[in-house]
Amino acid sequence: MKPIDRKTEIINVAAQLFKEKGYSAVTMRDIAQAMDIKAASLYNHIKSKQEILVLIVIEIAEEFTNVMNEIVSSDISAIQKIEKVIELHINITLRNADALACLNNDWMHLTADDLTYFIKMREEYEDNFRIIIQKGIADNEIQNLNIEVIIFSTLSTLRTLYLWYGKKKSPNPQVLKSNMIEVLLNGIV
Amino acid sequence: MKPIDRKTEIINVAAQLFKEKGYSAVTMRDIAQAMDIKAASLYNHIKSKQEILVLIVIEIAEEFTNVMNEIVSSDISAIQKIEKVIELHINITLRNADALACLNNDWMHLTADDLTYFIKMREEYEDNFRIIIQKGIADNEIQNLNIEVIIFSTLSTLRTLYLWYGKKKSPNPQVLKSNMIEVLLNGIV
DNA sequence: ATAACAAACTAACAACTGTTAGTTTAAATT
DNA sequence: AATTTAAACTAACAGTTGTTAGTTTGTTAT
Repeated sequence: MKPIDRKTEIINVAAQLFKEKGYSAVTMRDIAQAMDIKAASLYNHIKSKQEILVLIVIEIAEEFTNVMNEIVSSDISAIQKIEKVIELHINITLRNADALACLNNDWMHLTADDLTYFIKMREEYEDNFRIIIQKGIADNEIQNLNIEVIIFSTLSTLRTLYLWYGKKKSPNPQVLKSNMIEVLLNGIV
Repeated sequence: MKPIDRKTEIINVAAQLFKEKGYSAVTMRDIAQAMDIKAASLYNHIKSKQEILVLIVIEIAEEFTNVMNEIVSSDISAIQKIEKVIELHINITLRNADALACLNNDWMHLTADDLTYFIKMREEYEDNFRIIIQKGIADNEIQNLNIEVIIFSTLSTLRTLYLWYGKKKSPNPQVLKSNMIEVLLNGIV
């Protein structure tokens, strides 16, 4: 028995709606209706619509940042680091696809400090990934191709996993991980 | 000298704004302001906000559908077909990144028939891609991995190219094409 | 010169938006 | 039994939304 408190419930419901229609298209009345209460009642638990978005996006972003920092500074090969990154994305996708969709599609609706903070984290994340790839190329573990193409093609796949996982044809987590590592590292040929 | 008519101008401006903030967050007044006119004046050229979205999304979707149909029924190897698909995505991205962003993020705001039509085209597109991969696997051109993982990882990269192209570090089109083909087909290792 | 047209304008609308204030209800704590 | 608290409610607000109606302006075709 875990009595998730009301605030968490709101965040989960909101994340699901944001995933379907996007932050701007979802009204406080939509969120309330999905919980069978009135819009005004939401304000007993949260400060504003903005706050909901912040709570959804920033938490996930920080988790990515933290785990990536651990990976990049760990004492393993570049390939192994990339495998860890792939697993990181898959794990978060499996646990919280809605929030991930929100992070990907609605981050631009953050305001002021939150937006700045988010962008900083995202750049840091990409820089860390770049460092991993560069080291991998230097050590002859990774092909010497345009580094931005490598970063982009890998991250774009990992970042949009949420769009796709949960559909009927998607494989179980273990198959997903192993196949994804194989495809991203060794290609499809 | 090409005198693009006013309607086309509206569509282009709208697509750019939709890319930045999403369909729902962009108001008719935003679009008008970006053109230095009043919102009501837009209605001399377009029927509704919805129509703008439809014109942006459906045209691009039809182009993808048509070229994909040509590719899938052409008499070349699976690998060559995939290369053609990669080129298709890169070409459209280079020509009209804004509309592509709109197609990716705002298709769910299409209504009724347009939505149905769009979803049908998208499914058809993925089915065609699946056919190419399956034939490739049968002919031993492509690794026998989970087919959905292959489709997803390839398409997700191609579909989100618009997010990334145009940034400072991105390579020129020719390098992009060759490197993208290399990464998607043979991986990064 | 006159008529026709394209494309802008002002003014207004009804519906919807996020949010606030004040109130009620029922459960938990004293 | 009395009090506090959590969480819902009703009613309303000021601002924003897409859109319409009717009008004005400048250019093009007759």
